[in-house]
Amino acid sequence: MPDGRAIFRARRRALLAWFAAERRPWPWRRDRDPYRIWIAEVLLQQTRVDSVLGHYERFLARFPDLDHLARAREESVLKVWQGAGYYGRARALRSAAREIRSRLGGQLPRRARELAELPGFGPYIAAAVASLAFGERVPALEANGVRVISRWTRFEGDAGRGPGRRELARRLAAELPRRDPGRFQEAVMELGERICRPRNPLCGACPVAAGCRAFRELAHPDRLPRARPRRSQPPRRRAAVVLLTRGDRLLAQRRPPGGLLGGLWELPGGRIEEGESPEEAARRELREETGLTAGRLLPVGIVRHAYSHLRVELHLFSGSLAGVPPARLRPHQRWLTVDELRRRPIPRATEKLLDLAGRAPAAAAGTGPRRRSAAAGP
DNA sequence: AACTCGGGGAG
DNA sequence: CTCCCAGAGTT
Repeated sequence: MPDGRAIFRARRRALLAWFAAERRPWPWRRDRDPYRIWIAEVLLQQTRVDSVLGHYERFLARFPDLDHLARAREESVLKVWQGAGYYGRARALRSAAREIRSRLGGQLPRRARELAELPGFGPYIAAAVASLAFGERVPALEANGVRVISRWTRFEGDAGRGPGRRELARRLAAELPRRDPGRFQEAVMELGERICRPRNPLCGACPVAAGCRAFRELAHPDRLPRARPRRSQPPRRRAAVVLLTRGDRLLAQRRPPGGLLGGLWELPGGRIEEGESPEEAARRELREETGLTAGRLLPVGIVRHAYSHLRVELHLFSGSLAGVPPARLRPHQRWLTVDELRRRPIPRATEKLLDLAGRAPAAAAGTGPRRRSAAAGP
């Protein structure tokens, strides 16, 4: 049974009045610059606002407009993206910027349908840019909207998958006002973030409670939307990593583009096989990945790092090259100083490994903080 | 339709 | 610990 027209007006009025008073001044709300909104939407993908703010300011400072982004090297985009995760987004962002500059005269398309043709623009971001920046009346459905609309309209289906998702998009579209639909959608998102939260929603403080079917009709409004099925247990992987030094440099390699942490730099290493010690794995991985052999390997420590779907335990060893230096490295490998490596895009786990090595200068000679006596000795 | 793809913060 | 986040691309 669809809601009547009056309920739409009531929700709209209550929500927009609340938003007018409570709207937070995020930097991407300073104006309606489509570029700034676009960058924010991409950074906010699967990421909370608080985590994005720093990355956003850094990105805008380095790439203030589309032209700067389109002219940048991929590696410098990745470097600015470092720590934000989902690094494929950074490559898609740059690709889209180049396409907009070369094919579209440097202006973002104004319609969601056209935006959706560009790399990195899925249904949500295309609709979000079209509606927030250009005022198109098209539903931009993301996690907050799924939750808010599920509760307002008491949607009991599977909100995560195709048919349920499409139904929610239709219901969101029905809520959109003719006047400034983008503002309304921002209000839905902010309500979902601050009031209509996944757990412990603040229904007592919700401006739309009177128009919310879950609140009026259910003992537990927070049971909607229906929880998706449990994800499988994350495997715990162990890996060995080698800090191989040669003079004041260490061996680093760039990961292949496209996959996990694509295009980022890291230390050589890999999985510890069944029945293998971490040190044996370190030696084997070093040989397989580089063709090089280390002398004695000293254990430096263990770094733990959690990804969304797996946790890893990284055993770090340090050692130096045995025998004569190789004539040449493989194309994706370099001898770099610690500072040089830190200037390239590296994953958080590699940052942790370098920090660990820096705190253990005895076991990792040449990688610790420079000591005055050694650096400026007689 | 199911998988992959990071990192961080709340509870 | 678990859950979840202004999702998109690939298979």
